[in-house]
This record gives sequence, C-alpha cells and structure tokens, in this order.
Amino acid sequence: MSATLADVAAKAGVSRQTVSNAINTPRIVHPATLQRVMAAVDELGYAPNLHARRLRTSSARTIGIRLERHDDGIHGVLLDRFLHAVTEQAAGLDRHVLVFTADDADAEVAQIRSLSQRSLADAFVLTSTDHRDRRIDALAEAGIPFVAFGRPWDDGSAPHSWVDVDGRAGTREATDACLATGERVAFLGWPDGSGAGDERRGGWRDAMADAGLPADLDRAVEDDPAQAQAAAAELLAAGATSIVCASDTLALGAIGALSRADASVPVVGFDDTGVAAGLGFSSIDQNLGAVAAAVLELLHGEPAHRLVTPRLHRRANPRWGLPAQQSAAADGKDAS
Amino acid sequence: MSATLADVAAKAGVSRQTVSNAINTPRIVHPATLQRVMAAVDELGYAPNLHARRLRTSSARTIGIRLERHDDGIHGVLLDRFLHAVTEQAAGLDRHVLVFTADDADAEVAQIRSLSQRSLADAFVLTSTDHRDRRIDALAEAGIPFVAFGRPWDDGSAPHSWVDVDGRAGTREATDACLATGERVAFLGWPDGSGAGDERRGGWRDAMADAGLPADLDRAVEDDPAQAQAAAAELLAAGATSIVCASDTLALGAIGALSRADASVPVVGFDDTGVAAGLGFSSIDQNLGAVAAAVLELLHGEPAHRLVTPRLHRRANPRWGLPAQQSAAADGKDAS
DNA sequence: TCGATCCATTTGATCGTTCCAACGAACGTA
DNA sequence: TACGTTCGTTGGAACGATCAAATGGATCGA
Repeated sequence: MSATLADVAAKAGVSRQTVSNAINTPRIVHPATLQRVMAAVDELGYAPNLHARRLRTSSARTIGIRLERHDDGIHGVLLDRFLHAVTEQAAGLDRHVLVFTADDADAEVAQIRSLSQRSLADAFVLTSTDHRDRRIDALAEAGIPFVAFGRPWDDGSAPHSWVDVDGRAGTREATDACLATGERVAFLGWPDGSGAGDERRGGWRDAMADAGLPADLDRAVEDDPAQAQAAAAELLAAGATSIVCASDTLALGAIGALSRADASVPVVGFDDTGVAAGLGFSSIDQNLGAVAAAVLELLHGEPAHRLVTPRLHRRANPRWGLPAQQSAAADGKDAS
Repeated sequence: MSATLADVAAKAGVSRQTVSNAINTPRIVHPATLQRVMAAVDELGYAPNLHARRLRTSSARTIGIRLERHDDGIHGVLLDRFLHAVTEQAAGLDRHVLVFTADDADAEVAQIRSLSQRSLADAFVLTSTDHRDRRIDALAEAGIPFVAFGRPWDDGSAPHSWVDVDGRAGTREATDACLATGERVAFLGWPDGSGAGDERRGGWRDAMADAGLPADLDRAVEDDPAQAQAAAAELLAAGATSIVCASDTLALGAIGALSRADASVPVVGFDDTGVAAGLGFSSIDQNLGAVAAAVLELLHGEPAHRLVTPRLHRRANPRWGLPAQQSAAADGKDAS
C-alpha cells in the first residue's frame, strides 16, 4: 500500500538504516546522500509508519487530555479553547493529542495509568486542578510526566510542573483601564475561598491601593447572573463608575442591572467568552495560546512553572464598553 | 517492563498464538485452556501492546475528529459536548479518539488523508457540514470511512453516512408546550437560507398550523442578542404570549426585551447551553448523546443516516419559564 | 609502514503482536 | 486397518521501524 523505509532505501541505493538516519538524525549522513534520500522520499511520498516506530521505541509522542463534563458552559468553553490551542501547537512539534473521559479523579488516574502503560500517550495535561488534588500525587508517584493547568493552591504536594494564568495581573489591568473613566471602580466577584477568585479580587485591590483610592465597592456572589444583577444594582446605587467582574457570567448579570437602571457604566468581564463578544463588553482574555505553549514546553523536563499574563480585550460598546486606550503604548490609538 | 504475550504463554504453558486466540477469538480455544490462559492474564496484569497490534493489523481502532476554532462560543459548547459524548461511548467500544486542528476544509482533508494513510485513525467524524461540502466528496473518493454530523442540505453528493438533529421536531415540541400557556406563540429565528434555521422555523409553523392558528408573529435576525432584543420587543408589542427562539443567543436577547418591558412571557431557546441554565429559561436539548451513539453505529458499514429527536428541557422560572407539563402522557402528542 | 581515530554506511537482531501453514490427536466411516 | 475431517494447538514468518555492533575507507601522527 504505502511506501516503506525499504522502498526508499532501494530507490536511493542505500540501506534502510541510512534512510532512517536521514529522517531522524540528518546531520550524521553525508550531504550528497541526504539529498539523494530525500529526493526518493519525496518521489515515493514516503511517510514513516508510526506504529512501527512506536513499537520499537515504545514512545508515542502523544499527549493525553481528559475531556471534562461541563454542565456549566463557560468553563467548558475555556477548556475547549485550551484544548484547541494545545492540539494546534502540538502538531507543530510533531505530537498528537488523544482525548479521553473519566467520571472522577480516580477514574482519570486509572485511565492515565492505562494509557501510559500501553504507551498510547506518554505525557498528560491535568486541567481543573483543585485543593489537594489527588491526581498530582498519584501521577508523580507513578513517574508519569504531566503538567497541570492551574497552580497548586496548597503547597503540600511534591514539586510538579504547572502553568497558570495570572488573574491578579488581569484584574489589575482592567481596574487601571476603568480608573481612566472614573475613580469609583467596583468589584463584583465570588465569595472568599476560591483561589482564582481571591487572586482576581486581589488585583483590583492592588490597583485601587496604588491609585490611593479606597477599595470599598466590593460584592461577592455565586457565579450566577441573577445574583450578580442584584449585587450590581447595589454597586450602581452606591455610585460605581465602572464594574470589574470575576467572570463573564457575573458581567452578564451586571449588564442586566445596567439595562434596568438605564445607566451607562463600563463593565469588564473575565474569560472573554462568546457572551462578552455577543453583548460587546470588555473582558480579560486568558491568553490560552500562551498557556498551551508553556504547557508543551514544560511537558518534558524538570518540574517548573509558568505564570501567563492575561490581557484585556477592550470593546467600545457605548453603554458598557471601555473607551479606546489613551496612551499610545503599543497599538493604534483613536479619537478620544 | 510490562508483561507480553510470551510471558503469559509461558506462565499458562501454552504457545503465544493460543494466548492471542484466547483474547481475540475465545470461542476457538478449549474452555479449560481458556480459563488457564485468562488466569495467567489476570495474574500478570497483561494488556496487549496496541502498537504491535496496530503494526501487524494496520488498523488503529481510532476515530479522528477535528477541533474547530470557535470564536462564537455557543457553537463551540455544542461541539465540545458532542466530542465528549463520542469519546465516552467510543471507549465502551474499545476505540480511542484522536483530535486535530485545521485552518480550513482543504487542510482538514489533508490532515485526514495523512492520519488515515499512517493509520493513526481509521474513521472520521465531520462536523459543521455546510452547503456543497468539499470534504464529503474528497473523503468518499478516497474511500475513507466517515460520518457527517449534519445532514446534506443539497442532494448532489454521493450517498454518505450522516446523523442530524431533527430541529423541526424540536421547535414543534416547544411550540406545543407554549400553546398551553397562550395562543399567540411567536418565533424568533434567523433569516431564510440556513438549513437548520429553516427547519426550526418550519417546526413552529407546523405546530401552529396543526393548532389552526396563524403563524404571523415571526421575526428573523442574525444570531446576536442585541438584534434579538429589538425584534423581541416588537413581538411583545404585537401581543406575543410566548417566544420560541432558534438559538439560546436569540433567547438571551428576548429575555433582555422582557426585562425592559417588565413582561412575564415564556421564552424557549435552542441548544440548552449554559446561558439557558444560568438565566433559567427552557431550551431544546439536542440530545448529543444519542447523536454520538448514532455516529458510532454508522461509522462502519454501508452509507446510512439517522435523524435524532431532540427534547425540550423545561425550566420553571417565574418570569420566562414554562409551567410543569400538564398531561402525563409520554410525549410527542399532537395538538389539534 | 603501521596502527589509531573518525566518518559514513551497512548488517543482523529486535520490539510484540497477528497471519499462515502445519501438526498430532480424536473421531467417524468405509 | 486405513483414511479423511475436525478440533485445538503450535512454530515460524511478517508487519516496518530503530538499536547495537560491525564494516570499509579516509585521515593523521608516530
């Protein structure tokens, strides 16, 4: 059916091993031979049989990722984007991505063990890591390479590779942008105790403190538009000139409050989901492309970590958008 | 490292081939031998090396699916759910799922060709099929097994396997449910020309016609909450007692109109995304589990097709929800 | 001249499975 | 007794690549 190493070797008048070298370690074959071999490869449309290679080397060059069940929506979109970014960039590194499902953390570990043992995948990405994540210890103990997307909120575990988004830097940037439109920047977030949520609130506090302003307009509700709407109404009544939110879901609720109050106040969400694009409010883009790149970089090698800086995606909707950036730092400026 | 066929054979006192038979075609080995072999398998924790098997049989038992770039959000969530369902059910059939990305249809076909030739995946699922889809002819011609998620809206192509959701049945069910709360059921959909959109509008028209009511409250806008809100306001002004929408995005806009008008009117969306769950409006669930099952069923075999019936996910929010179902009949009861 | 070193290439073995042809034993039939 | 079938099992070859060791020439210093 398809051409094999031996076919190419015959055509180029060399041995199989030389063809193999030409493909895997070109620098050790003579330039003239290399050229001849490559010509034969092109002519025959040869592509190495990966099963044979994997059998021999017992490595798969494949990354395993669990697909989560996402009843909530927004979280799912993010993971989906992340998966897309990882897959796209993995292809550039000549790696494939195998997906699997699992009902809980233990089932996931079992799956990973199985996939790893059969060398169907030789490195894994853990998503949605939480407090005292069982998976981390299990994989570390089994010696299976992995990178976690999400920082370890406890520091009891053995050191492992992780990548996370610097939520604090994100809300700080959003708050700074909002400050340009008025001093009373409010924050609408989640109750204390969620690592990511606390970081996001911290960024707002930092920015307000640096500006010498009080961080008093602060509300905490569950990630639900109805609750957010009620809380946002209070913030507006208290004189908020803009609202920085811990998620697009909360921002959606805040915009509901704006609509009812007929107010015109910038709202900034977090995650830059389709909701933000649809309604036209600004949102903090987690920069998942950079996260994916960092994950791939850390997949092989000593434990290390990376903190990716998100960036504010400005949208200029007249009701709840942000005005164009004034300072001509990097990109184009417009009338203000 | 891991146990091999030869190890099991030695332990059970039989030849490699017998072990292979015990695993792949148990019926041809003697019951007593089978039991002895299986005991050895368990004891050694033997699992076949899939690379070796795939090399020998040149089949991968793996399904390839392209991950789409989804800037729009809602579409992405659906495909993500679908992917999850396929992966989960594929595992039950001892199959794996490999994902890949591609910038356009041609690139996707090229990728599929490559994956297929190297037998990294031996069957594929096409999503987001559109009018005169180039991919279908290309794959059919290349003899690569595939199933399309989405019916062929033109009938010019060669017959191929496809699975689709019966959108018409979905909006019909939604309309019937809405009729229980008032006669003036409106439809908020997309402009004519999109196959899926036309089907959804058709379901509403059918239900209204069966009930002997005029289908006059009908608006068509792009899939954008702002436009939807304006159109929904018109429908409310014209006396709509409920609004069936072609998507959750449109329903989101409709609810915005409700909020401003302080009206209390059932709204039904389509796709049952997180937005519907978050705001608490009813929505039509595409039943992607059933779609996935159908896809897997059709992946190997003669060209065939399946039309999956979606189901209405009722939510009883007081402002825009639906009352609990009155008739305890199973479902699919025609009004007349 | 001889031997050591290096470079480019080749040869044979191997990864773990399934395919293929052959095998002996048990059985029925002539 | 002899012969063809069927059943359960077996050993060797093959899938297509990489690994490890060996080969034959150049090149170079002693």
